[in-house]
Amino acid sequence: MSKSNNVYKDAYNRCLRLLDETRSLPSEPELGTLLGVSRTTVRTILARMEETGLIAWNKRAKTVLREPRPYDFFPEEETDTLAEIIERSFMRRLLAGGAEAGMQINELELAREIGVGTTSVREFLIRFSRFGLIEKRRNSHWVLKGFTRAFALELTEIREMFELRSAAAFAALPQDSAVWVDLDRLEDEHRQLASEIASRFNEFSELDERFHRLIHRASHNRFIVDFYDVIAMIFHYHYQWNKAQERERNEVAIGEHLVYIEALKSRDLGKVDAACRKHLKSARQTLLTSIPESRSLQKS
Amino acid sequence: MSKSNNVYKDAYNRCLRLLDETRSLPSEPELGTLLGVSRTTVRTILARMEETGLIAWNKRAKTVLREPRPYDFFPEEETDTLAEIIERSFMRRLLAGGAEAGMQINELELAREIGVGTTSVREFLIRFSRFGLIEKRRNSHWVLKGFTRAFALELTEIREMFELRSAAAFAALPQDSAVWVDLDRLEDEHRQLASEIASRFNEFSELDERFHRLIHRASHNRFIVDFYDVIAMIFHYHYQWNKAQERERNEVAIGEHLVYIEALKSRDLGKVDAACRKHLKSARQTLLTSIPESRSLQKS
DNA sequence: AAACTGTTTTTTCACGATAAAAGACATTAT
DNA sequence: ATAATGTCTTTTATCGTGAAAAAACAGTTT
Repeated sequence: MSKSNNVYKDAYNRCLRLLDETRSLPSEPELGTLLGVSRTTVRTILARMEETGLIAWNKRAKTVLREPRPYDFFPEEETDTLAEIIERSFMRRLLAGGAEAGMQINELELAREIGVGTTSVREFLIRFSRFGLIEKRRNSHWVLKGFTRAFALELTEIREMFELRSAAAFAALPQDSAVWVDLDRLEDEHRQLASEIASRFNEFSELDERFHRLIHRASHNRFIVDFYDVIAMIFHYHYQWNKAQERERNEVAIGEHLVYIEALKSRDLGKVDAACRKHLKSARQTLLTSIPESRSLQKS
Repeated sequence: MSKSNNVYKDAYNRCLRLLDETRSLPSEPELGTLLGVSRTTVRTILARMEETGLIAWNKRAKTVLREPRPYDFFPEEETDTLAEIIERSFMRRLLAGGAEAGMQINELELAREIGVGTTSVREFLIRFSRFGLIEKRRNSHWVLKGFTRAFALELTEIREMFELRSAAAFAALPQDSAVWVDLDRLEDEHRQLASEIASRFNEFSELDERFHRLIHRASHNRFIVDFYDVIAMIFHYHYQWNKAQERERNEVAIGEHLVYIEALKSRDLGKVDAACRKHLKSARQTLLTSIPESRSLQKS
């Protein structure tokens, strides 16, 4: 089967949304940068749009003929990358029943179960290993280390170390730095979300990530910035499996973020340190309470 | 060609060294754990040893018939894993001429040049990416970020953060912890090496790694422990390309280590902090001076 | 019965092959 | 002359395949 054309399908869907807004499409290279794909893919998209009567395409002229209908779109699930598919399957197994610490991970079995080649699974596991949840035995299987309390504590220890340092660096940034504008915008978004918390509380997770990444970037240290990938990944799945008091938790977190933002804007290192510590402490608490003392799940 | 039998060859060579010491070999499972390979490999080894007249093998009886000669050994280069081969080639290119920051890395070209399959190169690059020296463009090539001053500074910043914390944790360990014995042994090795520094200065690098890893382990944090892989890797190659004043540098470092060890044994946190800071500062200095202001090397 | 040896099955590792996607080059239009 | 389109080449992503190595199972020996 070799390679799926999800890049094309995903770009096609995004391109359909563009059709709503204009009478005619821009040049091929421009479309390419807009969609983040190569011209080759752009031309494949245009070819199909012409075929399905969405546009008339003649050299530079790409006039929109009709509005895209729901059935024009490729199904969502066909736009995922293999890596995403594997990650989801793997995390589902991990969280939804099959994750005794010390358990062996079998590449072949995983590959068969997900319906992909072993190479992709291997590559996924190698990439995934930096999250500290699995470990390779040379010439042999992977071992699951488990989503344990110890893991959460080790993770948050580093997080706190890194974020305190980043926050201090952030507060020390010159007034004309672009980050202050970004921070103001984020503050607005926080207030907006706070005011509509009842209906939009599930949007917090994404805002949370943007906020913390902005702060970490101030460290100007690739290892700190990259480490946020680990945190983001854990919290992403954490949010998915632990919906208890989601609204309340997020409401509290928004409040903490706003205090944190005020502290940063004040550029008072003492205040920054206190606000950061307070927020991270409650974030850690949330994570910890969601991990049962002995998270033992039967093998699937 | 599929898979090379380097595991077998390497284990065979190590097994040959065992032959010198005994009249007869232990059981197959025992040999397996001793050599760190499966029984399947052990039996392949034994079969060949019987064939070449090194041993007589009948069920449990494995009597040594003669001493191994140099020609009995497999050539060193045949015992390396593919990953090691790729890493060496890659690092050689990086350090010995071909590492402009921003340069593209071509999987296919690398694979052809090294004479291996693309899969192995891909997997290597994925593993290598956590060192922060390369970065992947989605659906496209890797980009070299370069062995720059900025890299060294970011690396040492984290190192210092982590090691100060680990050292403090180390000093706080109970007196009956096994680490104190390990530390005493390392101290002896340091004194030994110091006294024979003129002839053995090049053995320091390995001792250095063992010492720092022992300290980092006291953190009981997998992210800290794992991060030492990045440091070890960088310093490993750093030692290879920068031989200037190697002896002097190592002599100084040994002295600093001994002070550091004394501080740890005193369990005086202030002393530990000072000794650790001092040593890390000079380590950073050494690394920095070895990186030219603009390390630009022509493509090979 | 515990530990070993002999045999068979399964898994990992690495390759070449192929379609998707990117990129390079040549040509044409503004 | 610049920037587009049309065409061709190269590279990446993924699979199936087969040998090396591990692991499981069965039969022996002490």
